[in-house]
Amino acid sequence: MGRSRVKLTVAGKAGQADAETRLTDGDHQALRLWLRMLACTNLIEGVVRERLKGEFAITLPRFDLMAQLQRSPAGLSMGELSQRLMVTGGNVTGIVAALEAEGLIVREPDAADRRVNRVRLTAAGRTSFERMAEAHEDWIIGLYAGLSAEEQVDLSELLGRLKEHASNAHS
Amino acid sequence: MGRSRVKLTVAGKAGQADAETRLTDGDHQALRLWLRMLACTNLIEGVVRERLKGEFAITLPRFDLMAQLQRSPAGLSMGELSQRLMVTGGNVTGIVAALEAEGLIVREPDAADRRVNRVRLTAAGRTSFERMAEAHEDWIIGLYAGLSAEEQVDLSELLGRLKEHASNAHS
DNA sequence: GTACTATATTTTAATCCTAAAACAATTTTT
DNA sequence: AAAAATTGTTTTAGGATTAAAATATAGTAC
Repeated sequence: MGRSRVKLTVAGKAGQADAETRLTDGDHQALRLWLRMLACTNLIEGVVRERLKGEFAITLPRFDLMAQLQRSPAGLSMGELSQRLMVTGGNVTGIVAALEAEGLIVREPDAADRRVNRVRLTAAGRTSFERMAEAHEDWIIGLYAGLSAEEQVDLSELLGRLKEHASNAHS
Repeated sequence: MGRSRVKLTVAGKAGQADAETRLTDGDHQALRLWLRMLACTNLIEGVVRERLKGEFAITLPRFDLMAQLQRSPAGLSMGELSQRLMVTGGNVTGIVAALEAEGLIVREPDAADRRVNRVRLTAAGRTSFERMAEAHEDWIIGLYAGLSAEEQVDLSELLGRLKEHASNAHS
């Protein structure tokens, strides 16, 4: 019964077993599948984090925040960022402060509503993000290249149904 | 190019779009697939965290650590825990301290090697973990119940190939 | 047996994250 | 217009995480 669920730190550390490797015979199929799915996701996410850090000296949360700003050139309020990134406002405050300190974004008070802080990419931030986003997409394409286009469609459909059911089962 | 990758906080917050919802037409198939996979994993993990907290007042990392101890009744050293959970030693130190303060585990110096701290579940910890593990398995089974047994096998095989390729592509 | 090296653990500084409280400004109610 | 409710943001307290430095013990070389 007590199956563990385990998180990959930095993906692919040599010789380390991942969550899935550590299973017992009696485990239910769904539990095994869940651990495999978790191992996959953590592997890929770990690679992305590692490369973002190694090649661009940026963290994934900061990259994600910049991605939201890039597609909203007019800027976003703190609250809009919080919604789109699906994190709390306090979290956004911290990440925005860090990116602002690096000169990649600016935060300026909204003229119409003085409660609002409006955030947008600087020119430097936009340039920097474009390079990173291109590399990021290439990494993902490479990591998924083990599956054919058809297999990727199949996987996507299975995940779509899983997501559908799980989010209903949730509420 | 600049697609964001976004993290679900607590899964299923009403009316919030997940990572996948926020895509543009030009996005490459692999990137879409990756965001869908991430959304799925974060959804399920969020549900598990939420229920562990709500029903058992425990966090996922603490649950995972207890799971490792349960399958090693003789106890594990801090280093062994670090390897099996695939987290750093410093991280283990913190989680062990918290669980020890709750009386769920004990930490005692190893007789043979005084550098080593050996950790094991207390009787209370074992009892508590068994109840949680059973509920946890039921949750996972329920969350995956939207897929038939055959579909679960298909999904598992696709993920297996993905993992294989991605971990090779990594190194 | 002293000095070097290796191993196990903890500590420290930084980032990320949440929930809840505090604060500030706007909008609505009366 | 004053009071109340709502909204946007920051602050606070707590937890998880890493990398790197510090500690402590063990083992090895000489």
